Amino acid sequence: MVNQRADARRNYERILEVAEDVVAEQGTQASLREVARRAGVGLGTLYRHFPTRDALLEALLRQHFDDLAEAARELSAGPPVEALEEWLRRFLAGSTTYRGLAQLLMTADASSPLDASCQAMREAAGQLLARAQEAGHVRSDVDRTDVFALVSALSWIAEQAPALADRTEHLFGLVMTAIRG
Amino acid sequence: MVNQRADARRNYERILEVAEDVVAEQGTQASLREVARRAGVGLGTLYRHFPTRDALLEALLRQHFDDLAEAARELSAGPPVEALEEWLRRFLAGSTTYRGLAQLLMTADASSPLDASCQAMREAAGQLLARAQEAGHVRSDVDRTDVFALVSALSWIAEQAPALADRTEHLFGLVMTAIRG
DNA sequence: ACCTGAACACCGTTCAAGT
DNA sequence: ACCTGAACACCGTTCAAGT
Repeated sequence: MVNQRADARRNYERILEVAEDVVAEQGTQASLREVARRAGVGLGTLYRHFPTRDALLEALLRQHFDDLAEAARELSAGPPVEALEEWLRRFLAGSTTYRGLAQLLMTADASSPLDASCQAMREAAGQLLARAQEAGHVRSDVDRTDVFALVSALSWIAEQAPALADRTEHLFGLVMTAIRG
Repeated sequence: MVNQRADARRNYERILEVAEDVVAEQGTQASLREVARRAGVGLGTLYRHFPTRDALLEALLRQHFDDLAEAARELSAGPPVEALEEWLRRFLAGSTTYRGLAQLLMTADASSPLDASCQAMREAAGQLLARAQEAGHVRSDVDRTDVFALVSALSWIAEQAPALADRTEHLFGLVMTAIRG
């Protein structure tokens, strides 16, 4: 990692930059061939640096997950339910920015670098949920997985049709109501 | 339609039969090439009978949608909220049987034969919702689109991970709570 | 060490050629 | 009238050959 050739490092950075753009345009299912093409790099070079799509996305989203984990810790100073709601709102915003991300996170198992990369975030969010539950403001029969699933589902809905994207805030309110009991 | 050649009619039926199997195995995104292959028919023949994937799926699901529409009419004789809940449960069951169907219905616009094919069903379900609202048992600020979106989202969740599929019933309960207010 | 791109095995879709 | 399958334009992934 430290003593790699200068051209290798340049290629790595270049691929990430281009991937950022392409994912912003086409979502997380964007063509890796196109990423290599736009980066002016051979297809094999892309695979050498990022053996799987998830590895590339993990490098792309690492900072995003860390930011969300940090946000959860900061919010934990405030009122329990409001903190949870605000955090979920930010998580949702991120999921809709990176089209298809909700699905990836939902299907990511231990073999995916994405899974490892967002564990700290999941943990921190879990604390927010637990605190809201202890305060008696959130049903005790919902767990972390339920909450992530529901909010991810909202992101999925918004991705399906622009008409539904307009109602995301409304649907988010319904889900919060459901969680509160 | 009536006076088509016997071989054409046989091919049409054969493709539908095979598609049923392949969709059951691989979901609505199954390879059309494989359908043609298994049906022992040229790829062009498949496209001649079903110009788009949606056209094939529409032929496959027409009966299913009609059944759901009929079920809605029958249930409308019973108690409003229970009727709505029971119907949504059946809709959800269908969406999880045909993997990927929830997404197709969500994205289907007027150009898709799937859209036309399930309009009667949507209409009948809308009546159930309206009745439950008139009875004051469902929030007045949710509409048909919201309800379909939320229940389709549950189907999406179940498709993502087997672990989550087990919790579908629980999540369905949460959504019903949200809708009741 | 690292990069390249051809090669392979798949898609969906179209259409000229056959019967 | 209908059927066939090659052709085209795409994928993801691997790997021999180059520097």
